[in-house]
Amino acid sequence: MKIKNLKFKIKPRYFPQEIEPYWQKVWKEQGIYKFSPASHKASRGKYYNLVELPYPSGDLHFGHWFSFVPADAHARYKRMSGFNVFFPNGFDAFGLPAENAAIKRGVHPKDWTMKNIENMTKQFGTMGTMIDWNFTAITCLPEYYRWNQWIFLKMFEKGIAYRGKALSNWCPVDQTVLANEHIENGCCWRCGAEVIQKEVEQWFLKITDYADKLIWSENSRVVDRQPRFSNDARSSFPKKQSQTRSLSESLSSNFKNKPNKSATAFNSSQSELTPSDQNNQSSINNQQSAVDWPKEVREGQNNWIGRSEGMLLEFKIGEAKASIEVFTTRPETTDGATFLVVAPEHEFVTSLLNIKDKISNIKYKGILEYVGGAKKKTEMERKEDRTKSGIFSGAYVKNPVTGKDIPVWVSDYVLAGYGTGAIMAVPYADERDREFAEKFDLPITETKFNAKPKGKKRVNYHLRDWSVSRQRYWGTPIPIIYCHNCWESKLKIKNEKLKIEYGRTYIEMDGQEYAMVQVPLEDLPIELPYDVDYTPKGKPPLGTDEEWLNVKCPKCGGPAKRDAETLDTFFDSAWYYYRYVSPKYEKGPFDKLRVKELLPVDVYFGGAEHTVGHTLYARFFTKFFKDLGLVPFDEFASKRVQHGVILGPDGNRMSKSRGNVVSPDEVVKEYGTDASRLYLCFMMPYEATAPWSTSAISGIYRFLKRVWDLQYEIKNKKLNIKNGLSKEDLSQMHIAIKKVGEDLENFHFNTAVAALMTWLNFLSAKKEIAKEEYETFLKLLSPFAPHITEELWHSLNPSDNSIHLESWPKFDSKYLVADKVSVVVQINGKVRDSIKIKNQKSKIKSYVEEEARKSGKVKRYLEGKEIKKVIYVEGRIINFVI
RNA sequence: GGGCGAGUGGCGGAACGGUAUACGCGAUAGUCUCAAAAACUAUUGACCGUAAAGGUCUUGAGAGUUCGAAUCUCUCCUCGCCCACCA
Repeated sequence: MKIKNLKFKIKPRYFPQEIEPYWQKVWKEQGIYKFSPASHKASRGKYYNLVELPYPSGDLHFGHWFSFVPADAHARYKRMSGFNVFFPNGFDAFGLPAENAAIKRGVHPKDWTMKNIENMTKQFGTMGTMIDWNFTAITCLPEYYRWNQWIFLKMFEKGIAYRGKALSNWCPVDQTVLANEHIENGCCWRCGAEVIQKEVEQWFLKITDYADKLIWSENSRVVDRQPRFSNDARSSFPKKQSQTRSLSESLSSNFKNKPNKSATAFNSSQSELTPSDQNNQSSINNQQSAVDWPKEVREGQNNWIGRSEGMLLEFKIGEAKASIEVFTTRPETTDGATFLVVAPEHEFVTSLLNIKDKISNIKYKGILEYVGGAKKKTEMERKEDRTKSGIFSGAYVKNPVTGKDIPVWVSDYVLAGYGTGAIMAVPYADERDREFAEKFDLPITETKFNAKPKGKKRVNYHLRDWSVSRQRYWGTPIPIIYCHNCWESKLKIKNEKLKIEYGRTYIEMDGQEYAMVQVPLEDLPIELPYDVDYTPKGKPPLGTDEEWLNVKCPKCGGPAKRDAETLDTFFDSAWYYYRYVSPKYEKGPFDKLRVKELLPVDVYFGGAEHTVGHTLYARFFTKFFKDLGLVPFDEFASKRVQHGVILGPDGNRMSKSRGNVVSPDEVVKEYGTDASRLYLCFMMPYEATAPWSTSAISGIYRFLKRVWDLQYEIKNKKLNIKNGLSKEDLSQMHIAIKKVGEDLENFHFNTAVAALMTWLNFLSAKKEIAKEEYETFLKLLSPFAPHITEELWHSLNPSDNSIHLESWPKFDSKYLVADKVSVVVQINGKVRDSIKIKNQKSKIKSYVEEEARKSGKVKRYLEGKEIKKVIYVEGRIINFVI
């Protein structure tokens, strides 16, 4: 494709503000970044380059630039290397900020969001990326969330989506659940009432069903994110035992924590993943077997899932038939259990308070007070308060091993949501239990670690089921209808057994019984009504819209009610990268064939904050889709790359309240897009966190000006464009080609730019420069600075294609070696001299040794000394041990 | 408390068993200029040598392995991120 309408008048001064918008417009008109799914058959294969989709907060900030720009440079490099690169983007458009803004400023969440999307899309334009916006997803549009609802119904059918109860932040005055960010100092942000923890019924996704599948096994491919040292032992599995044990470990684990025998199970087979030179890159693409996620993510997720195997033990209450069930990972210590501790929310405590006449009044008050206090504690307060607190319940249970009666205590150091909400305390063996025992003067008896109590084996997870319903307006409506008539007519009788049997599709609300009826797939989407009072009113906003709420039951036609809650936005973002491949697809959430063609994602860029949130949910959805037969692979992304953070110039996180926000718009206005892009790539390693530096970007700007001036001089014949290249010229060029390419391949953007600077320093110092050098330089720079390179490319070759359609230059190893190598001479490991040796002769140790001995400095050190040993590393170093 | 990671010039960082401080910023001196900015040139880890030559030290602290360690091992210190009473 030829680019027409070229103006190639050479301007003496680099003026990015003029050329950048020009080329952005030309690229758009010419469609040079259009992705065609079919064309990868002719190329080296597809390459799905994905960046976490942004939330449309209003303005693009440097956080966005830092996620997208290096990712774009990588994508451009991949494209020039012959891959059919798919680089889409969209917006994660539902969520609380829109509602907050709406309440604060009186703008409708939808209008606010869509306006932000429009603005940010424009701002994306100035970033100069190769994103193809024909493939996109905006999650707040019915054409997208329709498929959220579809997926939700599939999950409901499979029993993955269910109604359950969990503790939530509750405002007793507003009668509503509160988000953490809506709690200020333990009080509701609107009415100021004290927030309590309350059991609230809500929708859950049974992610725990997939817990085992989500654990990264030791057998999964483990590669350092940036495999610089392919045969280095450091990239093998960690020797220290992490908190979460792997499956095999857990099976064989015992209380004494045997050393992990499988620690050395693998550490080889990495060479093929070492980034590739130009000839073997394609082999790792599109193969599910090569899953390469950073260690910190894999271990973070495994710890979060927290699989532990143990036992359920029953402790009988006195002589009664009732008992308290505890979960323990160390049943062999049961002989040392001297008391039980239950969570304040435990049903034993609740029932205790219901039969208050059986215990003394004072005691009852104390327990009631303690439980009430615990419920008031927000998560933050519990974190701050590290001293153990608790109260004796007045009850005793029988230790099943010793037969002794032991007291039952209530304490909030036991969590209601984990295990059974009750533990047996073994103060002899457990530090927390000992601390508690010492504080309340409870007995500590030795355990022999060989008790064998009777109980059921049980696997427990730290991971909880995912609560997905929200009492908010700006989200996906849940496609369930509650019908009283269906329940009555279907079952005719009220029968407790049936209720249990049909529990999954039966619900009680406000004293009424309902059947849960799915919205038929053909009725989707259930559109979010526009005119709704979304200010907090004691119930979910959609619950106030009677017209929308009351519907005919799709089953019986009788009066029924919609579910008034909306889905967590993490639901939206758990599968958007599937929608990207076929955004207009009508027959399902995505085109299965297209997905098979383009997924898994080859590289997924994003922030470290999503280690145990978003990326885990996305993996969960993928495994669910696989079970539905929608996708043929287990992992949605073959590689994950996490970036760091750009801080404000003062070293703090950029925030409006600190007044340290650097705006991309202004930096672009002053230095241009290319300088901003290059700066972000250059200033620090991609995964690092470092402050913005205004003076450093002016240095980058200087670099681009020098690139520009090189051209100016060529055109004015100040420099001759010669044809022949010296060996040194060739060597410098091929070193740069190799270094920049490998660094782009491995996400070492900063050193790639440094290599370009080094080569420019070399080129600038020369009297003459070759056209080949100049063109190669522009190509190597083009992924970072697409505008200036395009402009200069066309001023040199006015009728040519876009530089971005050129191929990546190839290096030839034969140019990488210089004529002479310098060999460092060491005496006992200390550098004393450096000698030049002809390349061919550097292979001969005796020759190098002889040359080294000739050096005056070396002579002085060797005089009168006995040489024990001479170590020679070819072409690098010679060490005399004396 | 747990997990993960990081400590290298004045600053961002490079090197990841083989010449530590690449590249950039900043700083100093010079050229140009009425002057400034910009640009260009030179110097720039510390110390001794007031110049040159030369030497000594230096990658958070200490030990170890090695002919050779910023890099590998151990102990300790500091900082960052994530999670947090997980039985």
